Amino acid sequence: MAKEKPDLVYGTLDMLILKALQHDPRHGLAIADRIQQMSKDILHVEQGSLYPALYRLEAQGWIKAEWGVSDNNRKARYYKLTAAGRKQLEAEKEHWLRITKGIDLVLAGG
Amino acid sequence: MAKEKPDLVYGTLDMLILKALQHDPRHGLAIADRIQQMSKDILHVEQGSLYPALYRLEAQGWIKAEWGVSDNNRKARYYKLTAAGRKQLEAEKEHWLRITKGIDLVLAGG
DNA sequence: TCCTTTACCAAGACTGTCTAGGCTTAAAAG
DNA sequence: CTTTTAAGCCTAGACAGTCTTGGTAAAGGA
Repeated sequence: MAKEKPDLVYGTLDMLILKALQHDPRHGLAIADRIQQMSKDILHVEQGSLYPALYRLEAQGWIKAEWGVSDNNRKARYYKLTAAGRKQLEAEKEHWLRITKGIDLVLAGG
Repeated sequence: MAKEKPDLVYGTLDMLILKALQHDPRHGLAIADRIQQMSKDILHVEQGSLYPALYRLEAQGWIKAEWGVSDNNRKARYYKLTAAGRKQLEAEKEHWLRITKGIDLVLAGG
């Protein structure tokens, strides 16, 4: 069997996470769920991708974490977007739109 | 200085190369030039990305190579799309459209 | 002759994702 | 009450694709 392509485009996860946190803080698994749900089940985020990404973002100062309690009464780490994170989200969106435009131009090319 | 994002989306180069070869055979550098030109200078392909990608594609049987002479009278390796390569191009396009649709849904999400 | 340009090639670093595990604790099942 | 399942976090290592940096060979012009 040929290997399946991933359910994610390499390099977009950070942007997706920032977007998922745009309005409300969420904990890790809830972020993954939200991305999956917003994408109508097209995208799927593995935990082994999610947590490293969250550390990256926190280390960059784009999100801030604090411990809380989930809806299911479990200990959970809630992340929220910082001001810098909002700027970053905009920058990543711009970059994404630009590059995908380039790719679409090639694909549309005669 | 913050590091710049690449001029390419990880994992799309194979598709772009196949697309660049859709009509005529071309040699390596000409493929890179064509991608850059088709994308109106948005995308840029480094040689260190290009050649490994060409070997991958050839090893998969999606392109076939033979030696020839370029417009500038230099020895050059010309690549052309195989039938399998055409199928692959379609598959990669489908996958790309699907995943980018997912991402766009997330980005558009309220 | 020397320099620039074209064209191909390779080694290694780097980055981000995935696989495959493991830990803790709350709730549900028995 | 004991066991099992599920929620939630976390890590190590493998892996793939791109980039950086270096190189070679040969054509053509100065």
